[in-house]
This record gives sequence, structure tokens and C-alpha cells, in this order.
Amino acid sequence: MKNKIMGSNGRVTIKTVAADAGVSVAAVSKVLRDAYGVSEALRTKVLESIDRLGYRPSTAARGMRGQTYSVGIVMVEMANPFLPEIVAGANDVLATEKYHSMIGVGEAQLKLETALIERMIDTRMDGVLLIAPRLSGEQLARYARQLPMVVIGHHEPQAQAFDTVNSDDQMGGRITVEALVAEGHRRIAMMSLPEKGSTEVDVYRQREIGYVEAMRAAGLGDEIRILRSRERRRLVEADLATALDGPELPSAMFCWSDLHAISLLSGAKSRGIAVPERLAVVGYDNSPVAALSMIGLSSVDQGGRRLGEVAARTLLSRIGGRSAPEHLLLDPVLVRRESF
Amino acid sequence: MKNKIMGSNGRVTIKTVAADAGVSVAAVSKVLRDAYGVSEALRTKVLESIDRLGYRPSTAARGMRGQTYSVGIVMVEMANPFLPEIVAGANDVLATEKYHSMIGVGEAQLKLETALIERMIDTRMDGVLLIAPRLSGEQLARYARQLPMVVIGHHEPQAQAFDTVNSDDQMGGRITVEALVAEGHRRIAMMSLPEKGSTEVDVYRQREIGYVEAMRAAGLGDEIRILRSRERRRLVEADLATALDGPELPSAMFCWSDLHAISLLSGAKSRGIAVPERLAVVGYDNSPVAALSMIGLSSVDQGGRRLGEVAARTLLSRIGGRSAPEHLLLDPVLVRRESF
DNA sequence: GACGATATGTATAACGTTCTACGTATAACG
DNA sequence: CGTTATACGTAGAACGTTATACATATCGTC
Repeated sequence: MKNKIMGSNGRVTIKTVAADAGVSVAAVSKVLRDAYGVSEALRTKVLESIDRLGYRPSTAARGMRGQTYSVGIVMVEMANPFLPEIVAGANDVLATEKYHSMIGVGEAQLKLETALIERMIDTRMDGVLLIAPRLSGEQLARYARQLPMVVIGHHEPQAQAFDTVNSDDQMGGRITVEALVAEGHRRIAMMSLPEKGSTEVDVYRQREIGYVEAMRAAGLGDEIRILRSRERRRLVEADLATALDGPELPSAMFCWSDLHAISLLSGAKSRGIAVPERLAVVGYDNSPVAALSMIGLSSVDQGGRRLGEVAARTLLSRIGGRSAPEHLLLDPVLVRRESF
Repeated sequence: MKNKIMGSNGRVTIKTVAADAGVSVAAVSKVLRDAYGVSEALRTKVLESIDRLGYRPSTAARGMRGQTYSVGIVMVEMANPFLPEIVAGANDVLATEKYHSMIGVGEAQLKLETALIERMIDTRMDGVLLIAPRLSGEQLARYARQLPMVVIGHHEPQAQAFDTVNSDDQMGGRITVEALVAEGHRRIAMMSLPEKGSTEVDVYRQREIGYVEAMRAAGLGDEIRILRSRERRRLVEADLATALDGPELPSAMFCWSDLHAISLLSGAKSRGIAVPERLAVVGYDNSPVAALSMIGLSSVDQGGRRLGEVAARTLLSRIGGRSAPEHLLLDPVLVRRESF
């Protein structure tokens, strides 16, 4: 067994492969990149050496000059039950193209989000997928000029620098109201987040728009009622209690998220309010908890896995060179359970 | 404004900083690394240039020769509700030392786990934190010889090449049985996973050991009963139904995970089995779902955040050069709710 | 001032891969 | 056979940072 040319730390490098196959380093690189200018014979020889030696390219070295075949995912938080499906869907697609994703958790903090995106740029990731980012559209665009970007959970169809892939949140509000109206409900309220500081890129604002439109279309413009709950997890139950104990309990409540809907269910039960007889409840996200038979929450399903798949495909096409923006909306579905 | 020396793509590089500060590239590098051999005056000058220019080191270039100040986390799956707290705790500690974590999801698949760890090595991450890996201790040790490693959810106190940080799973079984016994329960069964293919590194095997020991200590050796549920999510409910419909329903059931416990609660309710009067139920993990008032599951709390913090600290000390192994156990706590 | 010890700052190669320029071989055509 | 076009493979620089060797400056002592 001949002496092998190894990198520092005893690692098999492209030089090891070149020596084993009896070709130049540049030839091995061409084979790895599927670049023009190597014969089939040389290619076969090199691939055999790569196999035999168990060579893996150094991602760090690739980042100096070429592609790393990695994608960053920045998630707003880890505990959100909607996100695993998105990530799984994205990873399915990425894996077919030999890409790996690396996830950073932004904790809904601008500073952290910024630091993560910048670290991904510094690591020379080929692209980034943001899920429910807190950065503004302008800030997103600035980073998108530095690396390919796709955003989920941010509605900005006029954005040029990055793509968006979303569930159609207006439609989610609409189909929920339509279904409740078809059951005879007239007093349909919506539980959302504070209006202050929000814009129409936010998913809950889009859901409100759909709710309002459908109520109007059903001739229920006078019954439009949007209640606002503070976002802090600890404050949600207090705000929901206010809604449940208020003077005019609606016959149905559409909540912008499952978390709120589940808390509402809980509060209603403890007050002896019959669900769905006295109060029908619909959430949003169709999280696994919603499906527990002890919960039985009706909920709008956004098709997280499909979202992830489409977003990853869109990102790969950006990485491949496309610069014309794409803004996609996928149809949500209302999943009915006992709460409605 | 003078011409600035910029890297490819218009990026501020170490050369830009050196030129701006009027010093050599190597001096700037020494400042960045806090290395010996630069004066305070030069240091101040360089740091001002770094600030003014908004210089960020290229992580890829750092990976060629030095440290990247990044840590990989490989998680068994994304949807596990126990994991967000671990990651949050780890990230808190890592952030104080200017490290970023990047998460890969192994989906409980050996091939994927392997590929992720290798990609983290290729990216020259400074260390890796594995959460409930499926790789064997031997395989873990092989990778741990290539980069610093800490493992959570894998009990191997004799391992030399990597560290472990775990909740004391035996103790979790023990305190549960003790509490049930103190309430007068004698027929206490445990719901666990299949014995085939498992070893004592697995958390559920450790919980079984604690269960068995505490039953014996309470003079209930004859009442030891470990039921086994297949791991596939879809099969859990069928296996639990078998347990609920069996000839001898115990008076209490200790489940190795909240998922199983919640399904058991659901099954018991649908059969009219009064919880906790006819059947007391205790889960493991104290997940957010367990705490929902509509669920009210008593559960063993592992202190995920604390686990993450300790694990990150342990990893940083490994990265800092320590090679003597550390194996830490944190005490779990039984959280009581309506199910018991 | 001379000498020795220590601190400081620079020059330069290394790290592993990609990109590009270009020399040479090969094939096709007249 | 000579000419032209194309394919193939190599040499070497680039990428941005770190690590190390070493020249020179500075400080303390005699």
C-alpha cells in the first residue's frame, strides 16, 4: 500500500483522490462539479477513487470559492407545532439534490435573526429559507441581495429580491366563516393579535382580511368583531377569559392560532359553556394537539409539509440562477372535529 | 475617502481592516483571536476599524485553519415537545461565548444522523451536541475522536471519547413509583418500548430500571409489570387499547413518555375508566401538552432547559481542550396534576 | 553604552477547493 | 499532409483567515 497524500489531521483530500486516480487536482474538481471538460473514462476512474477512499469534500474549503450545498433555515421558534412539518417537507426536497439544511432558531428576536442570517452568509450557505421572520420586508430584501432567499409566513407579493411561499391566509379566514355560516352561525367573532405595529405582511392580518371579506359577503358586516389578544403566552388566557366572560358571547369563534383556540376551549369547558353547542371554536394550524381526541379542535390546515417542499424547490431554483421573483399561495383546508 | 481593499463580492475582509488600521493582516488576526503579541494601542486601533467597517470574519475561511465559533446540534426529531427547552438552554449558554448553534434533524434515521455529523465535521464546526441519537456508543466514539462531542439522552457513563449529560432516568422511575405507592397504589404497571434491540444506554431502559428497583424496594416485586408498545406512532394507540382492555387493569400506569400517557388518558376516557380514581396515569417529559388543563397529566419533568445549559457548558469546556470525560446526571422532578 | 531578555509586529506559507488560462491531443475536412 | 475546430487535462492563482518563524524594538541590568 503506497503512501497516501493526506490533508492535515489525516483527512482524505482532493489531492489524495487525484494521486490515487493518477490525474490532476483540477480534474477531480471538475468531476465533483460535473463540469465540462473531462472524459467519461477519467470520470469513472475518479469516482472509483472517491468511493474507495471515502472522500468527502471539505465544506469549509468549498465555501471559499464555490458552493457548499447547504441551506440555512431560520425558524421563529422551536416550540411552534406547525414548523416540524414545514422543515420535514423542505428537507425531503433538499435531500434529493444533495443539499443539507442547518436550522437556526431566531426566538422572534430581531437581533438574533439578523445574527443568524449573517452567520449563514459568512458560512457561505447557498441559500436561506426564513420561516415567519420578524424582520421587515426591506431588511429581508437587503439580505436577499447577498444570497438566495425564500420566505414562508410573510406576505409580500410585490417583493423583487426574494420569493415567498405561503398558505393563502385570506382564504383560510374565508373558508372558516363560510363553513360556520353554512351551519347557521351569524355571530362569528375572530380572536387575533394586536393591530398596533402589524402590517399586511403578517399572517394574522391576512386571516383577518379573509374573515372580514367573508362576513361581508354573507351579509354579516354588522357582526364583524375582531378581538385582540396580546402575544405573550402568559397573557393569552387572561385575554380569552375577558372574551368568554364578556357581555355578548358569540355563537362561534375563529382563532388566528391553535394555541389560542385550545386555551379558549379550556376556558369554555371550565365555565360550563358547551362546545360546539353554545360556542363553536375553530383554530388555525391543525397542530397535533388539535387532533388529540381529548381536545378535538377544528382547525385550518396549512399543509405544512407541502409548504416546505414548495419552498425548498423555489429556493433551489433561486440558487440555480433565477432572479425573477416568485410568490406562491397554497390553498388551506378546514379540518372539522368536535369543536365545530 | 480612500480606495478600500475589498474581498470578492465587495465584502469587507481582514485585509480591509488591516489597511484601514495601518497594520498587518497577521496583527488583525491576533486581535481577533485574542492572541499574545499585540499592544493595547494596536488592539484599540484595530477594534475601531472593525467597528467602523462592520467587518465580520468569514466562517468558511476560519474553517480552513482555525475555529468557526459554531456548534452543531443533531436532534432526533423536530416534533418532540421536550427538545425546544433543551435547545433554548444550550443556545443561552452558547450565545454568551459568541457561539452559534446550527441544528440538523436526524429523523431517528442512522443514515441521516451520520450524514449530518459528517457535514458538521466537514464544515469545521467546533463541536457537536447530540440529542437522543440513534447511533451506538461505538459509532459516537468514532466521531468524537474527530470533534468535541456531548450527548444528551444516551446513558454511557464509561464512555471516554465523549461526555454525557442526562436527567437521571432511573430516579425518574423511582420517584414515580414511590409517589404512587405513597398514595396506596400496589398494582403499578409501566408502559415502555420493545426490549428487543435496546440496551441500557436507552433512556426508557433506564426508566424501567428505576421502576423495577422502586417496586422491589416497596415489597411489590410480584407486581412488576412492564408492558411494551411498539414505537411507531400509529401503533401506539392499538397497543394501549390492548393494555386498557386486558384482563387485569392496574390501579396505576407509569408511561415512559407523555405521548403514551396522553393516548392512555384518551383511551381510558373513551372507555369510561375514571382517571385517577380507577387508573392513575403518570407520563414522562412534562411537555406543554401535559400541562393543558383539558389534559392535566402528571409527568416527570427533566428540566430540559437546565440540561441544555449544562450540556453546552460541558461542550465548551471540551472545545477548550479538556479530554477527561464527564458524565453528569440531573435530578428530575415529578409534577402532579389531575391524572394522579 | 553594551548586553540579554522579552515584547511586538510583519512576512509568508498553509489550509482544501474552485476557477481560468492555455498547451496539447484528437477529429474532421479539403 | 496541412489546417481548423473542438475536447481534454493540467498548472497555478485565488479565496480569507490562521499559525509560525523571525527581525526589530524596547526594557532592564550591569
